[in-house]
Amino acid sequence: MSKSETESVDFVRQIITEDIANKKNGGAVVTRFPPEPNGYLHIGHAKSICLNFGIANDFDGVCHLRFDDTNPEKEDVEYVESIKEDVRWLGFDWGENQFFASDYFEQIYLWAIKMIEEGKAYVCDLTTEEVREYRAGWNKEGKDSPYRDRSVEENLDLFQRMKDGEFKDGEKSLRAKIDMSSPNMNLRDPAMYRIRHQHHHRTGDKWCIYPTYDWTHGQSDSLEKITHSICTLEFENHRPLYDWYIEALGIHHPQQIEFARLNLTHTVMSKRKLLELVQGNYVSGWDDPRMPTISGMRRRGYPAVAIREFCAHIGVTKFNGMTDLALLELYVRNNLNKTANRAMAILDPLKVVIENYDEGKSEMRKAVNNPEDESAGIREMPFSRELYIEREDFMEDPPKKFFRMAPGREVRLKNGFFLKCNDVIKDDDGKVVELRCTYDPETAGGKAPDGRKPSGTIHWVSAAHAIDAEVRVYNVLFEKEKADDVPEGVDWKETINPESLVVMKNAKLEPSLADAAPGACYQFERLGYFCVDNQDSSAGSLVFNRTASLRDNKKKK
RNA sequence: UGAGGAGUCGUCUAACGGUCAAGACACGACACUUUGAAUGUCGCUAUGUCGGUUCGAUUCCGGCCUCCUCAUCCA
Repeated sequence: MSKSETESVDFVRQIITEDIANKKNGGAVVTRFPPEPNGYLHIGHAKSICLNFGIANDFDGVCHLRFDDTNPEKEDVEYVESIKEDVRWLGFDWGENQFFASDYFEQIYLWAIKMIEEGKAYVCDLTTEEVREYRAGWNKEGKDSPYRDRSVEENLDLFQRMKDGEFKDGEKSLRAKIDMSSPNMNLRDPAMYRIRHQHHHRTGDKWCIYPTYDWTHGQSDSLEKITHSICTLEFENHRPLYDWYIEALGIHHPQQIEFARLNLTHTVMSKRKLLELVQGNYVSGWDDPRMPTISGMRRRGYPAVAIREFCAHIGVTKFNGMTDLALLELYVRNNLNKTANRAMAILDPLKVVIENYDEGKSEMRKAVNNPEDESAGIREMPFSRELYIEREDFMEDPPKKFFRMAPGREVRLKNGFFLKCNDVIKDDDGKVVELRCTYDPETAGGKAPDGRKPSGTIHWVSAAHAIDAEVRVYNVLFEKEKADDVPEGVDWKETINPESLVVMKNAKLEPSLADAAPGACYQFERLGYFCVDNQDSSAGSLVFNRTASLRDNKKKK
């Protein structure tokens, strides 16, 4: 990957540039992407991944992948595997630098003992509720725990017994002795260890005490010789604690830098909410193409490079904003426009019979695979007496700016001939079921010898040669830009767009699509970009997902 | 009510004391077009607010306003 091509650089890179100039850390740059394996990665993580790995790349440093697995309750290997797959798919390589916070449990435990010995930590018997009370409110000073002044010997003994499993969950905790009257709540004797008789996905049953995030993260950074520990804004208030632990231990001191997390319109981004969508079956899973997850976007057909470009262009600041989904779609379309081969597909078929075309006859028409890429070559597609066109492309009583088919009108069949509609056949309910048309064999090149212009150009598929497919048309998950901005008492999930998924079961595709491979992307002409679903599609029964619609400049009537 | 952050076009960013505050997206208009796509041209109401420092402030300082985060033995 090349260096950043924009002239202006974000504030994080500015800080790092200065640090290098000042020979801080000997000029080295080591970053890390530290997900907790308790869910699937989403586009917000992609921003962090691109930032951390991107910085390592820009400054000839390295970026570690570290699993922040300090809370066995919610964590699982399933998530570890999905995270690795997603980071790799996004195009980043951590090489040998894969770590787990749980790799450091022993060292962190030893450091805890050191803290006790130096009188900087104590075992506390207060319950969660009591701790909350002792901490008091924002404008009040907290009260010292009655256990705060236990002797080093007693603390050492108690901590050992905590580790040995003598106590029940929540019965005791190890706390840092800092300042119960600090205006920063994080400094009011924060917990370092809690008792959890829980099986850990990596350390098994070795431990029944687990270090907290605050007591683990900075130390892990330090052990890995991280130079810049980049995290999101909500950890700003934790930085004093991060620094306090590192200073208390007297170890390598990485610099924590906070940036604003990504918010996208028309979707939700919190792990809790995404989990709710999955568990409540509002979506088919973490990789549902409507999900803002990396796996969902991959399944939807978003190219990894488009996501990277998006992340590179949204910038990195401390301003908490809301980025328009349209910007992500822009990069998706731009990439696909250049790379996706064109194909003809009819989502909602309407039969057309060409009365002056011989029954049983057929011919092959040439079609350009990608007008943006000559090397993509051309293909042939069959043309015959009976075709399917898009039901939307016909109107019995069209408004002025309708550039498509209507009674008495002539349109151009893309890569085919001019076609004129003479008759409309309806069923008993008055629904149009068939169009009787004639074609002009003189217009084979798409142009009429007499120079007349058709009212528009539409796509089509030969009925006899078409292959069937299911096409899943995806729309925004939430119609509102601020997805979870719901009125009092309304469940945010109630505002899910009922048309976020529209399944077209009778789609008709041109025959060349028969052997489309899972994941392959096409532009269905005039409709949008579609990819073969990577889960439910098979050779016999194809399933396509709509990745994105084409930009639509149709006048809103 | 405490602490820590943040406020620039509709949106996301740029300008780091010095020309008309720039770009992208979105939106709109026109041109072109065998995709109402793509492409091209044009347009598009912004520095939260009040003071101060300065020859000069988006930029530095102070007050105010608004928004975000924090009182988990979550991360």
